[in-house]
Amino acid sequence: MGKTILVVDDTPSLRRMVQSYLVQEGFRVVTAANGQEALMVARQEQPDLILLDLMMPEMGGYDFMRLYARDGTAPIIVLTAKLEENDKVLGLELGADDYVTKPFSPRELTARVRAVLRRASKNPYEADLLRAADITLDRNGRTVTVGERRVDLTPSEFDLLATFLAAPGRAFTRLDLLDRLQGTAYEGYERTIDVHIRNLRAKIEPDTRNPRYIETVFGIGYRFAAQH
Amino acid sequence: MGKTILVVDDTPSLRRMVQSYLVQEGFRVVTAANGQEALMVARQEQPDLILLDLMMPEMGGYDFMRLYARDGTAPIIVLTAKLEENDKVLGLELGADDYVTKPFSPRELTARVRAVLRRASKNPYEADLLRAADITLDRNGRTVTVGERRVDLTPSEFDLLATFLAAPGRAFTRLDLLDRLQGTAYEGYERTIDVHIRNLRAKIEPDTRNPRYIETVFGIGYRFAAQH
DNA sequence: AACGATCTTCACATCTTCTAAACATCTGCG
DNA sequence: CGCAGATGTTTAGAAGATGTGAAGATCGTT
Repeated sequence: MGKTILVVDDTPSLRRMVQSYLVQEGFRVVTAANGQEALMVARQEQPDLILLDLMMPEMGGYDFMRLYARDGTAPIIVLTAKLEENDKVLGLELGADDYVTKPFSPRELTARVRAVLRRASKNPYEADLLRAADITLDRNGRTVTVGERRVDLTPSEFDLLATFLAAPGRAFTRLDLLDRLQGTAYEGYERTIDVHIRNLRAKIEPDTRNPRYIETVFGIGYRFAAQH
Repeated sequence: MGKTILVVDDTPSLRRMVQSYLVQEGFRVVTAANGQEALMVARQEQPDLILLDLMMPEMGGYDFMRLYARDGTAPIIVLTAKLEENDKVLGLELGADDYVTKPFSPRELTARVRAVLRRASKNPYEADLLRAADITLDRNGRTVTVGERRVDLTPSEFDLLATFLAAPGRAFTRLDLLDRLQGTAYEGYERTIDVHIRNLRAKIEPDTRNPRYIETVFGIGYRFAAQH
C-alpha cells in the first residue's frame, strides 16, 4: 500500500536517517549508494519517487538523472548541500521535480515528498488518516479529534502523535522522538520530549494521572497503547 | 480510449523522451519533425492535443500554428527553451493554450497535458463552481461571492482561494501555495503568501481577528476551515 | 512615459511554541 | 525502607512564526 521511495546517497548514515524518517511515515524505502546501483534498483523496484544526492563519487547524480530519464518516470527530488544557483539550473535542466537542501528536518523532507507525490497522483486530495482507539489524525489537514472533540495541537505535539499512531504499540526512545522533531542536524536535550508528552497528554488524556493513550515505558521512553 | 497527442519537435531524442512519458501515462502518441509534417499528421490522426516546439527549422512552430488554426481544433501546448517575452506574446496571439519551458520534468509535462485536456473537454462558457460554507467561486468566470455579496479579488487572491476551495480542510504549506502562484521553477519568498492571505482575509472575513474561512495552521501554513 | 493595480519584499509588532533548568515525585531494586 | 536514577511538573526566557503597514518593483494599459 505504501509508496516506494528510492534513496540514493553515498553516505550510509544519511541513507539510514532518511530511511528511518520515511519508513515511519509509512513509505517503503529502497536505497542505493551511487548512480550505477540506483539505475539497477530503480529498474527492479519501480519506485514512486526518487531522492537523489547530487554529490556522489562513482556515478554522480547528474549522470543518473540523464540516464534514468530515458525510460524512468518517477519524480525526482534532489538533495544538495547548499543550493548553488548552478545546481538549481542544472538540476532543472535534467528534470528534477523539487529540491531539499541539507541539512533538512524530517518535517521538511516528508513535506516535500508528500507534496511531490501529491502532484504526481491522480487524486491529490485524498484524506490521509491515522486512527487508533478513538483518536483520528489527519496528516493532510493536520487536525486531530479525540472521540467527537477536536483538539488543537502544536507542531511538535502533532508530529509526536502522528509518530505514535503510525506504529501503535511500538516503544520509542526519547532520542527516536527527538530525531523526529528536530532531525539529526541539531542536537537537543532529550527531556524536552517529556514536556511535549506532558502537554500532549493534557490535551488528549481524560485522566492525566492514568494515561490511556500514551504510556510511559520506564527506562525506554513512550508508547501509544496498542489496544483498548 | 487513451487520447491521442501529437508531438512536434525537430530533435529525435526529445520526441522519444516525451513520447515515452506520455505513453506510460496511457496516451497514444504520434510525432512529427517539423510543421509541414505536423500538418499532415494532424489531418490524418485528429489528435486531441498538440505539443509543439516553437524553434524548428523547415516550417517553424509559428507557421504551423497559423495554418493549423484554419481548421484544426485541438489545444496546443508550446514547448520553449526559455520563455522569452516575445514568445509568450506571439504564442498567445496565435492561440497556444499553455506553455512548458524546457527543461521540464515528466511530472510537469503530464500535469500540463492533463490540465489542458480537462479544460478543453469542458464547455468554456459553463460555470465551473467551487462551493464551501457560503462562498461560491466560479473558476471560469473568475468571480467570487460570499453570502450574497460579490467580492473582487486580484488574480493571486483568486488562485489562492480556488486552491483552498478545491480541498477544504487540507493544510497547505506556504511552499505549496507559492507553487500555485508562481510555478515550481520560480524562486520566491514564502512570506509573500502571508500578505496575499491577509488581503484575501480582509475581503472575505467578517472579522479579520477571528478568521472563519481561512485558518492559520501554525508551523505549516493555511487551511480553509472544513466545516461551519 | 505615466498611471493604477498588483505583487513582492522588508521591518517591526505581536503572538505562539519550544527549550532548558530546577525541583518534585515516582519506580525499581537491594 | 531507603537509595539512585527516571519521569512528572512548573516556569521563564529564548526562539520561532505570523500579522501588519508601508515602500519599492513590476505589470498591464493607455
